[in-house]
Amino acid sequence: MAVASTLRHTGHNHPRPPSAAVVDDIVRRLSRQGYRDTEPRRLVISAVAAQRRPFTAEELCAALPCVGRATVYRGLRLLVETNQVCRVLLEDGEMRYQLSRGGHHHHLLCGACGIAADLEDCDVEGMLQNAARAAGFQMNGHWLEVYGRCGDCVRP
Amino acid sequence: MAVASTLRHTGHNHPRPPSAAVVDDIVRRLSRQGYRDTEPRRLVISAVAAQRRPFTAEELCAALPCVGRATVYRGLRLLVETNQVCRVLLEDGEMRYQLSRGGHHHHLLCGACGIAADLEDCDVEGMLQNAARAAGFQMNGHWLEVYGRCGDCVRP
DNA sequence: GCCCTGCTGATACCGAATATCATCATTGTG
DNA sequence: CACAATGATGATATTCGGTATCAGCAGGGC
Repeated sequence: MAVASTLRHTGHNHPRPPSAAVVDDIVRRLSRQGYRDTEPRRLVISAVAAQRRPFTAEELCAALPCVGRATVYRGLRLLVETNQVCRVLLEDGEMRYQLSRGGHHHHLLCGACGIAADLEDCDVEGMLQNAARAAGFQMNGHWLEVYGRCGDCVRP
Repeated sequence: MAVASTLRHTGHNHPRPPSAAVVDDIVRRLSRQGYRDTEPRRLVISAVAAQRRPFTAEELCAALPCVGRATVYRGLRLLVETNQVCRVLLEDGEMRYQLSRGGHHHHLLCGACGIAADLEDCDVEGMLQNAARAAGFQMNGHWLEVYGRCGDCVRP
């Protein structure tokens, strides 16, 4: 009945790997796919990695005044397409982005502080497969966001 | 193992109540909340009710050339706010709308024909509650869309 | 070091959506 | 039923997020 006081078990928020390593990692993965390692692109990735909660493309632009708008948008799009950044849908329909740690997962979105924690070990997949099949529907994927309050905001 | 050939059991798509009755119903509900019964608004509602799959605001405008753009947008927004139209999130992030039949439900979205069937009897709720609680998160709501192929498109 | 080609970024452009505001229509009231 | 208050309308202007263009630049394979 007791509720854990932090979201640590999601392994996403509080302790985070050094940003430089994350950037190198992403750049390496992009290189492997034929994308060049450029200064502005590294800046975009670095800014993405520095965000502590889901962000918009505009916020990225604001954080990168010395990188062209188009480049920021292109960089972000590339990261989404290569699954290194995931889209986060807010309750009001706004679309935001967040560095992905890979693998299929969902988000626990706190409406108070705006943080997004990963929900990794949740098997909605099977349940949905069954429900869809019962409706004569062949399921290929799903989109799920969970809204509420994180532990820190529920008990301040 | 056999798959039902239609989505009839969702009770949403093929047989639909007479549009006029639906419009009256919605207008009545709006009146109860203090919103006026006007000609353009009825036209918007009627056009919404006539759509056979999730639509965009622009599509509504196109279907209503004799109603001002602003009025169409305002009307649609009002319907969303009063929960008479629900938002439908496509896999690519595009937002569409669809007449809601009330009550909490999710959508089975066919990527081939674009139709959205309602998935009503699916208890992800409880599962998510538990998963969220385990992460120290107080869940207040969720957003779920299921993507795939409807029966008609799987077996043409 | 050279050259091919992908990348950049200033700018123009586009489309979706909202703000404005004078005018109109609905509805409650007398 | 007429009136007045006020919510609704719609043409227009405007904002805003995002993309297309394209000449010049730079990464990296050779």
